[in-house]
Amino acid sequence: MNWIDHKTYIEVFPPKEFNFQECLIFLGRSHQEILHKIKEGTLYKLLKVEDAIIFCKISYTSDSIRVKFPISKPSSYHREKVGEYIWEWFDLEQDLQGFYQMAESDKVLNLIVDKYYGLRIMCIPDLFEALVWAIIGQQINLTFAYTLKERFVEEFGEFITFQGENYWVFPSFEVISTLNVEDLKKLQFTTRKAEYVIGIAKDMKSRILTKKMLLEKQDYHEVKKALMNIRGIGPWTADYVMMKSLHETSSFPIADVGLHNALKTILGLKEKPTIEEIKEYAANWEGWQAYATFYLWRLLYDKEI
DNA sequence: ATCCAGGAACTGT
DNA sequence: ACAGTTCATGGA
Repeated sequence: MNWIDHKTYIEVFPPKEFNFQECLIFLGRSHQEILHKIKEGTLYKLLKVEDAIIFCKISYTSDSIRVKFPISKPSSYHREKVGEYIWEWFDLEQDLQGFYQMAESDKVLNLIVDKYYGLRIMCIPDLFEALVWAIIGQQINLTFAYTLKERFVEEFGEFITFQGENYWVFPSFEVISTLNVEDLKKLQFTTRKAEYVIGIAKDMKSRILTKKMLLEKQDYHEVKKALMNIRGIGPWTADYVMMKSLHETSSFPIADVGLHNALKTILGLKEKPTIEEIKEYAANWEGWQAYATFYLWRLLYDKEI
């Protein structure tokens, strides 16, 4: 992490290939998002670091991301943790030169990489949040997925109020592990999804599943296998979580409907491409499938904004 | 009303 | 290993 601690605020320095505004467009894709707010180019988010609740005001100035703390000043230890969160959230560890080099000569990606230059995968550093969000999103439209997430967070998460508005942190697996299926069905989770979410919360509480243990595995297939071993996690969810929480640039949620629609749009196809056709388009994406997917997703938000 | 949504588990072969 | 079925409900 490249950062400076100024005590009253922190400054995080992204690599050269970075465009804060592009990232904000992705973060602002849904008005139903409950885990952050964007106002006049500034991002507001509530973080929980161990037992400390930290409210952050995040903005970009010339060449750095500045994080201020409008409510209370965190300790030195907590400021560093906030910096690490920002570093992960914006996926700042990646060197994108390889991706852009590959994309330049790629039939599909060359159509969009210049347009979205500096966009990074907006990650979900909290593994539990990434897993739950993926499971919520399985087989339902995004609008309803956000509605379910909103109910879930407002029912089981913590919040603070700042200038008349509430800011939430995602519920912890400790809390969710104590629930029963009915508690989630009330929020209109299906029985299956309720079982999956609670099961994962229990696995994480008992440390059968940790982010650390997944990150320690070196091989992509080994991580994917470990994830798919968990009930509720199939190929799509495994790749989605590897992309959004584990910074695995080779992950490729190839069955993703959003990806299919994006390809259909950008290539002017009559029908959504088949998996086999996508594999052909992706022949040169090796090592960067996650970024290719994310850039194609970004295409879908141009219309709405 | 009809189709499908950022799938996965389960069942039968 | 693979195909078909079930789950289950809101949004466009």
